[in-house]
Amino acid sequence: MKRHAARAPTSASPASPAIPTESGARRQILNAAAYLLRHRGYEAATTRAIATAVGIKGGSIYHHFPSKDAIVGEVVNEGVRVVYDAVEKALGALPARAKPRKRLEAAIKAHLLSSLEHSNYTSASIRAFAFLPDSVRQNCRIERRRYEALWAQLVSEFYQAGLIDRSIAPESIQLLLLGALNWAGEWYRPDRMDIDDISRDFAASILHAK
Amino acid sequence: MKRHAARAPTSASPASPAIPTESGARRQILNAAAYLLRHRGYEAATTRAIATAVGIKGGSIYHHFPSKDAIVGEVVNEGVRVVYDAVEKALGALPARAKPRKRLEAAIKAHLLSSLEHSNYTSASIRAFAFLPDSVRQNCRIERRRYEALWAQLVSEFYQAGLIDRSIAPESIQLLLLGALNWAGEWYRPDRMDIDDISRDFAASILHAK
DNA sequence: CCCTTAACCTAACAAGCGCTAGGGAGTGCG
DNA sequence: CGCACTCCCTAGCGCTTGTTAGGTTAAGGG
Repeated sequence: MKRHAARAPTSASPASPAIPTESGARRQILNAAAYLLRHRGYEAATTRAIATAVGIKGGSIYHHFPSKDAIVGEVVNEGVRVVYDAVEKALGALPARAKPRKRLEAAIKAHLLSSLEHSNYTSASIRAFAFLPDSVRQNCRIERRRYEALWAQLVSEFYQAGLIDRSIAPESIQLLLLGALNWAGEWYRPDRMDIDDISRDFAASILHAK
Repeated sequence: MKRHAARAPTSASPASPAIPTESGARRQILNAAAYLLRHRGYEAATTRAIATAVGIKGGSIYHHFPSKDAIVGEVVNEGVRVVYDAVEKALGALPARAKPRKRLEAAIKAHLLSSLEHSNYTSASIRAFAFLPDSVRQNCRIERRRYEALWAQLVSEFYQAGLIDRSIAPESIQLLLLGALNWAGEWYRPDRMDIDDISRDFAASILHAK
């Protein structure tokens, strides 16, 4: 029952770390927390469950983090950051003169992929957010607002392109769209659905290309 | 099985009970549980918190219910039933030849009113559902399927009326719509928004009346 | 008047929670 | 070597959870 060695065979992962002082164990703890938050919620993501998933004992968590909420806060924040980056990157990867419809489709797909397939962090911040302690929620308000602003910008493009009826408030479009996307975790089943199809349908539903 | 006023000065509640064998205390417990489930989630809705809200002590809950999950199960089931009835009633109240657009608007408004304003039961079954114990979730699957079928029926009307592009899958429309509606509890603030406006915008977004 | 019953209480149980104090093994450095 | 430091452990604190056993009160019917 040896355990030392900091068990990082993946020390060659990113040689250029965004956060250099981050040990492998820290990342593993965040990963486990994100998984539990996504699938079981805040209260079920206990410090002992997180520790067990990583292969350490409950108390050892506190060598890496000062509190449970610090872990949760970091997970939720990173979740928003990840989906922001995904959407921004997807939009940037499009040809400069891509049609608005394609841009919407790409943004939707990026959000869905991030929250359904790629990132437990993103799904955690969406699914578990509602009943998080207030302190944790406040902690990621700026990040969330930033993400909403990204979508507000996108929506305004469609209005300017005349693809949305001007009698409809832009806020409504954004609530409709982001609501549907954030709820996707409740019905999505990986083997029975195709994110490309869904993205195309969602985009086509919103944009009235006449 | 008589209801003789326990310590309930509200014994004059509804003289026409949908469930006649139901005492006032039972209903109060369900109300308190629905409120806590909606606003704080499953784990925070403790038996003691529910009891305190009703004005009794924690142990006394078990005179009325066999377990916490029995309470939660009843709340969630009733929540779905309530929103089903609300939507069905709203549709039925429309003139026989009401336009599809008006029908969608009415259904959306009924769902939003039920989940945002009228019923803690409905909002509880939407918001808290994700992380409920499996046993409780299974328990209301039929009810939920029934509600989804109601919307599937409605959506099919719009296709037949030619108001939705046939290249879009009906399932996608339903997921988009119900997702947005179910997510509404996360952004709605009673004093800053008008449900009529939102309903109109949502309906107009989906239906491409050319 | 007694007896039953509903409605509620108190007190406690085992289990689980977040968290901490204190210790021990390993590593790097002087 | 000794010292500091990292990483993890054990043991346990105080608290809360769902739940139960057993007792108390008051009302209603015979």
